[in-house]
Order: sequence, then structure tokens, then C-alpha cells
Amino acid sequence: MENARSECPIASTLDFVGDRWSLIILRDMLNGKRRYSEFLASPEQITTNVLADRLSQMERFGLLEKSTYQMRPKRYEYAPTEMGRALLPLLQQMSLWANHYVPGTLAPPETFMNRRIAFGRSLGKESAL
Amino acid sequence: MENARSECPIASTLDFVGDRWSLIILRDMLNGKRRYSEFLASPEQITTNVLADRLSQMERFGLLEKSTYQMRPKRYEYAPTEMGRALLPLLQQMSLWANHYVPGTLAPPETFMNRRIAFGRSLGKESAL
DNA sequence: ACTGGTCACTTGCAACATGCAAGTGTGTGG
DNA sequence: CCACACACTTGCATGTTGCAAGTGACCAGT
Repeated sequence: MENARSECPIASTLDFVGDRWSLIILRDMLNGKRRYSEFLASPEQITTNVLADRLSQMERFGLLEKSTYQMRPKRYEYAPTEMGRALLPLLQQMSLWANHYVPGTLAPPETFMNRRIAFGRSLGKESAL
Repeated sequence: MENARSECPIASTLDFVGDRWSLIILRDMLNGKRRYSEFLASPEQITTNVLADRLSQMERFGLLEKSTYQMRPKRYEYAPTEMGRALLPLLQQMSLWANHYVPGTLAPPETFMNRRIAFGRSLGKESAL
């Protein structure tokens, strides 16, 4: 990260995804969405400029990869990297919390909640969960 | 919540704590900090106006409770509610993620990572973890 | 060739949030 | 009376977001 606020892992995670939209985009990607227009179609109604900004920021951060899936007309898709997919447990915890404490929230599909991810070995310091 | 963006539990959680500061304050509370000056002393350097704003917002949201612990001079303390404490697994997941993927982050104390919370029964819809 | 449409954006501008610095009110100790 | 601490509040510059409109590449129909 260009300028971390501290060495705290919570603060660092917030430096990556501590805004109102990044994790919504990630949620959509983890549910199979890949294209700009698909992200726009979500019920939260992200605006085009914020979506474009977040997509390029998340690409810079290494949370997703942009690729051309078709020339003429040129079209792009956005897929989560391993680093991005590794945020799934975070999204699952958010879902559990809101389902407990926020009235009116819907339970996510079981395929979302039951899915497990495998952390790649990248830094070797803490004991595994 | 006054105006949820959608019924998605992830979006709803972000409506509560989807900013750069709320979860930092919660982290401090879960580590035993209770006072305004203690929150200010954290390495992330929150500013006084944002701290005051977040404390009152989190109180409105039901994430913390403000109480007077001393008259003359009047002094306040801020303690997490059960709803606030229930976000601990989220903070733990953030820590695991950053320790894996963000170089330079420190591992939280074991007392933080090993602690378990019990969700109170508030809405009865999903299967427990 | 021209018209209309889709996709993936970009631009301009207003509104809101944040950062930064200074000031305020209450009370305590000397 | 003065200095100081704590817990804020205020003012203002800067940054981020929301809203609406526009752009450019391409394709399909007439």
C-alpha cells in the first residue's frame, strides 16, 4: 500500500476495502459477475464514475484482474485474484452479523455461505484458523 | 438503519461500519480502551471532529454506549454493546487477511485473536456458525 | 450511408465527508 | 488568579461521492 496508517492489520485492511463500495463489487464478483454492466445492475445502484474508479483502484491493489475477453468490439471482464477471493470469510462474517442484528436483511445463498477458501502461503507468521 | 441501500447483509453491514474509522474505534474498545483521549492516542491519528462524530453515530447505531463514569469533573466512557462486540469475528478475519496479504502488518495479541463471542438471539433466521 | 442502440466508460458540477488547526467550556491544582 | 487537562466544537480547505450528461467504439437494421 502506498501509505498505510499504521502496522495494525485491521487498519491496513480498511486502507484497502474500507469504503462503501469495494466489498459490494467483490461480493458481486464472488457471485460470478464479471462485467461493468453487471456491477451497475446491482440493487445498491453504484454510479458509473465510482464504479470505474473502484475497479481501477482494486486492480492497482491486486484485488482483481482486468482482461479483454473479446476484441472488436473490445470488452473487458473483471475477475477476483486470490487476494480478493481470500476476503470471502470477511463477507461471510458481515452476512452473519447483519442477519443477526440488522432487521430486514436477507440470508445469502448457501453456495455463498458454505464456500471455503484456501489462503495461499504468502507471509508466514500467524497460526492458521 | 435510516436508509439501507438494499436488503443485502453485506451492504447493510457496510452502511453501519463501511468507513475508515468506525472499526478502528471498535478495535480500541475491544482492546479495553474507553475514553476519548485513549482513542485519540491510537497510531492512526483520528482527528477530534471525526472521532466525536463517529462516537455519536456509533451510539445512535447501537454499537456502543456512552456513560458518565465521574461527575465533577464530568467524564464519559464509551463501551461496546453486544451488537458492537459481535463484530469481533469480522475484525479477526480482517487481521488474518492483512497478515497474509499485506506486508508489514503485525499480528494482533493472542487475547484478541483467540477470544470468542456469543451471538445473542435477536433475529432467528439462519443456522448458527 | 444513415439512424439507433449497447457497452464501457469520462466529464462537469454540486453536495457531503474528511483533515487540519484553533478555540471553547468545565473543572482541578497550586 | 493562573496554568493545565479533558472533551469536545468551530471554521475552513481539501477530498470523495452522487447525479446527470456526454463520448467513442462498434454493431444491426433500413
